Formats: sequence, C-alpha cells, structure tokens
Amino acid sequence: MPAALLSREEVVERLMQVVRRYGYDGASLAELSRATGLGKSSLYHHFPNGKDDMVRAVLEHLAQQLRAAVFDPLRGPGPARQRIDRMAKTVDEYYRGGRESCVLGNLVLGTSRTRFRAQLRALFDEWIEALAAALRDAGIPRATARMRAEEAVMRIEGALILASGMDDVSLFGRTLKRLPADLLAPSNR
Amino acid sequence: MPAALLSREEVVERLMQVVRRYGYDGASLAELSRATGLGKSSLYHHFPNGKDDMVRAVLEHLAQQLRAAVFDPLRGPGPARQRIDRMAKTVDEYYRGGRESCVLGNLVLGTSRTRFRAQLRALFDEWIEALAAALRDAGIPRATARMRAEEAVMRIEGALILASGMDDVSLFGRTLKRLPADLLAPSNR
DNA sequence: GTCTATAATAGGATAGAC
DNA sequence: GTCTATCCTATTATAGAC
Repeated sequence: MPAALLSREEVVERLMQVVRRYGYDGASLAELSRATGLGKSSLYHHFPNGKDDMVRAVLEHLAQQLRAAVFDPLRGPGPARQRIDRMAKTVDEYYRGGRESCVLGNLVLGTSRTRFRAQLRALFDEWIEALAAALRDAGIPRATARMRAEEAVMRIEGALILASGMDDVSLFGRTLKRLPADLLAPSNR
Repeated sequence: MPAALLSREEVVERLMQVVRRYGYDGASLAELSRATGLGKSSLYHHFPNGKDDMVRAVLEHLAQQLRAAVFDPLRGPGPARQRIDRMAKTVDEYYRGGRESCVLGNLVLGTSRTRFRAQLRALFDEWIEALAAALRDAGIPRATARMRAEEAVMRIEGALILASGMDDVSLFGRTLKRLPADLLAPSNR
C-alpha cells in the first residue's frame, strides 16, 4: 500500500466511510480515490475488480470491527444486561448518534442488493445470533430470544432511516435507549 | 404524454418502480426510459430537470397514493383497531410482503439524501401523524401515541431492510402482524 | 506500489425533425 | 409529444513509466 502513507486497514476504513455515505451506486472511483489519497490506478492495484472488490474488503473489515466491538462482547462473559447496554453504546457511537448511515442498509438497497447477498446475510445473522445468545443467557427462551434479536436489528436499521429522513437524530437515540429494557422484558410475547 | 399509450400517472408509477428498485443513484435514464417506454427526450419533455423532476413527481404521486390508501383511512372513521389493521394490510400489499424495497428508504440513502429532504420529511411526518391520530382515538395519550407511531414506521422501514438483507420475507410479515397489537397495548411505556 | 495518461463506456442532457 | 442523432461529462478501467 502507500509505502508509508496508509495501511491497508486504513485505506479500507476510508473506503467504508464513502460507501456508508454514498452507497454503492453513489460511490464513484473519483470519490474513493480522493478519500483514500490513492490514485485510481493504485486502487485497481489493490482491488483488481474495482468497486466490487473494494466493497467486499469493506464488508470483511466491518465484520472484524463488529466482532471485536459488538458481537464478541455480546457473547462474552458478564451480566447479559451489561453486554446489551454495551452494544447499544457502541452502536450509538458507530452511527454517531444517528448522523451516519448504515453500510449494510446502503448495500441492501440500490443496484448492489444482490451483489453482496451472502456477505450481508452472514453479517446480519451473526449480529442477530450474538444478540440472541445474550438474551438466552438472561433466561429468555431460545425462540423468543431470536425473534427479539431480529426485532432489535430491524429497529436499529429503521431508526437510522427515519432519523435521516426526518432529520431528527433524537429518534435514533431514543430507540437505542429503550432497546435494552425492551429486549430483556419479562417474556409475554 | 404518449398521445395514447400511458397517462402521466402511469408513467410516474413506472418511474416509481424503478426508483424503488434501484434507488436514485442506481436509476439510470436508460432504465427509466425502458420502464416507461418513452425515449430520453420524451422524458425530458415531461421532466425538464431530468431525474430530479422525475423523483419529485414520484414523491407527489406516492403521497397521493399513501393519502388515499393509508393516511386517510387511518384518520378516518371507524374503530381505531380496524383502521390500524387496514394500514398493516395495505402496507403489506404495497411492499409485496417484503419483496419490494421502500422508495423513501432508498431516497434517504445514497447521494439523494439531502436532495428531497423536505418532501421526505413531510411524507414521513404525515404518516406518523395519521397513525398517531388513530392511536389517540384509541385512548392513548398524545405523547405516547406520537412515539409509538414513530416506532411503527421505524419498524416497518427496518423490517424491509432486514427482510431484504437476510433474504427472508417472513421477517417483514411477522413485523406487520405484531404491529397493531403492540401499538394499541395498554400504555406502560 | 504509485503515478500520469489514456482509453472505453455509460450517463445525463439537448437539438431539431416529424 | 415523440423520436433519432448528437454532445458532453463523468465513470470505470487499463497501459506503461517511475
């Protein structure tokens, strides 16, 4: 990579910021080049198949980040409530309180919908399963835990859409704030 | 319009299908032309500012559709529960059980995020307010009604994202099914 | 591993005939 | 009101020097 400028990880991190902001279709090579400080040819050197390869790298990078910051803590030791609170906090930071869009949401829409299907599905599923594990540890029955975990991810994704669409980040903050208690509520439904 | 082929409404309806499927950035003039059966020049005749005008027309068209099929019934007469059930049914049909994406979600992401800000915000808000009105009619306090209505829209948007991302439309169906009861639950939170 | 230069193509937009 | 033809720019992608 840039012999001494940016590590591959940093390059991919910047690519991610572009994809997250502009989506797959809106992320031009010119912008990706600008954001990384690498010329187009350099980008093709590292990602021979262009945007497609870049986004694949972005998704791998994101998976690693999420594992370290969200999934592992969710599965990891400690009281379930604390683990879920930590997820909410990390997610809030990652999306900067609702000001940033979701890479996954962006890739699920537009013409990229089918392109990264497997990776997107795997990532969503890993998130849901990690969350469900925490809920099971809190004594919630398996099926209920899975359903609630799915609902949590939906609410987060939906909150990002609406916070952006309504230009009101408080919608995101409130959603995250309510999330832990809702997830751990005595199972009625 | 096409002297006898498609009415303006039908043209806009087809433009909407393209925007909904490919997003703003992914909807090329070539595709919009193909979908409507109109040449690029014809499209520019009706929409002098190109895609921008087309999407504005799409949003106006969508607002009318939603008013007739969703908002008015929500505000309208009848038992609140029935009105909300009807919304769920209509929304399910509109998104074909989770197989179709959301025009609004698509426009909130990508480079179109700021372009249609006012219209997007107004549409989301009208939806939320219509839903909140139904909840108030069901005896739910004003502030709670608004919050629950916001949450309902977030859940719908999020369910569409996750159903698409996980390639599992049942996520959408289940979300819609639970929605009415959750909205009308005795107000604890 | 990066750059400049350049190609090839697609995308957005317009002119003018019918 | 629609079409064919054309234009211009942006975008993706590659070649080849350093």
